[in-house]
Amino acid sequence: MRRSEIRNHLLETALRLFNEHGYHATGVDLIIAEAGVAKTTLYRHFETKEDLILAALERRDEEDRYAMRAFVDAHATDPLGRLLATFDFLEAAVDDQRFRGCIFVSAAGEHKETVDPVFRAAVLHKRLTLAYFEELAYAARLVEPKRIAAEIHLLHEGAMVVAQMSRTAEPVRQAREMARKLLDTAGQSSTPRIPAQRAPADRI
Amino acid sequence: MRRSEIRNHLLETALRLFNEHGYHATGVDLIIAEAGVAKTTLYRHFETKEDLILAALERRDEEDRYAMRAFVDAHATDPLGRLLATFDFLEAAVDDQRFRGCIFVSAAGEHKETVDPVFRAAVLHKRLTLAYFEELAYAARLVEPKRIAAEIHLLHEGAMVVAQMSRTAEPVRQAREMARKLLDTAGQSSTPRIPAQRAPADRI
DNA sequence: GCAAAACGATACAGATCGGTATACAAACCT
DNA sequence: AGGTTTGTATACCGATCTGTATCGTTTTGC
Repeated sequence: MRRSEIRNHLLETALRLFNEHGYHATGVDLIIAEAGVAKTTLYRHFETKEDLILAALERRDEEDRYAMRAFVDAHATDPLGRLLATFDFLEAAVDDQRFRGCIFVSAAGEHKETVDPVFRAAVLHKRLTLAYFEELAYAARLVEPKRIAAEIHLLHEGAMVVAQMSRTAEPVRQAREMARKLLDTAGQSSTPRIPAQRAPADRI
Repeated sequence: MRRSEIRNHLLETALRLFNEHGYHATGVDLIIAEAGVAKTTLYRHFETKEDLILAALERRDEEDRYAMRAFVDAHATDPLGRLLATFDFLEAAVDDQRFRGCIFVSAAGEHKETVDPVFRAAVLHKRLTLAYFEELAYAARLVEPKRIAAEIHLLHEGAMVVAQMSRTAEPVRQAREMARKLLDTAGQSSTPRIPAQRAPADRI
């Protein structure tokens, strides 16, 4: 295994174990055993366990938001449909048998001090996710994009927590339906209408 | 301190520390130090730390649901207003400076196995809370009480998680507004109309 | 091809974990 | 009043925690 591969492998192993057992309950001895790596090696790549946690969360944050973007782009073209497609992405994640709740919410739950770097990393992920929803809401020309995005975000979080307990994807489908109704009654700025422009735009 | 007082004191101390630092991060040595009690005493009241956690969650579950009922009864008379008042109760809880997220969600986040007694205790609390929402939805004669109750529940969970990260009560107010709109468009069975009966009922 | 860096294996440090043992004082019940 | 229970205090158990030190081997970069 090359050096860069080891780092990747350690991050992936740690993320899997953090997701399975939580952060405090996952010792570095377990991580190195599962990764098949010496303890010295782990501590050459990461100064402390907290650094490993932070790097793992950062990695997961990027992966997760990139994957959501890719999924949404592949499953919907119009901005409103894209906002709804985020729930389909979430449903797929929840349907995965490895789903055990949002690792960022769990991280914040185990590191509750607002100055704790782990807590801050979790908050950052949520802020960036919210920013993506705002981006979609702006693109949909909603009259209150920030408010709608915050509502979508709240529905995502609620669906994830309820799904964490029920271990079914039903809450996600319900949240999607709530979002659909919400978007139905949300006002759209009428300047250049999307449907009126779609035909020529599709040809470009 | 009498025997029953010690048990209460231990449960309250443990709940405070679990809320502040989480479950794994709170050792029994810290609990007994903060409670001002010998270790032998703790283990005479609770067989294991897990038993203490379970007893603490059970205690908090009952307190919490009782307090919500009392608050709701005191702040609203009509069933629809009661469903909304649950958010006012939540807002007060979140506004408390000690709020660090839902302790049941954190408990489930640290004990992820569905067979883990702690996980099951967390799930039970959520199920009982949902049952209360259903009770209110039935009383409001909504045409789909279970669906509405589940939606209210999802909004509660979402608001709590977002508030856990933002450390403000704004998400709760937003969730309340979402619930208000949701109830506005929700159908009510028209048999004995509440407004038609309210005047005489108020005099009794 | 050779020095430097990174690796694995192991042993260990010092602290903390949940839980027990022991001995003795205080409070309770009949 | 006296025996049982429940409390405090303290020392201890073995296991586990994060992190380091040592040392020989393998890989890497120039």
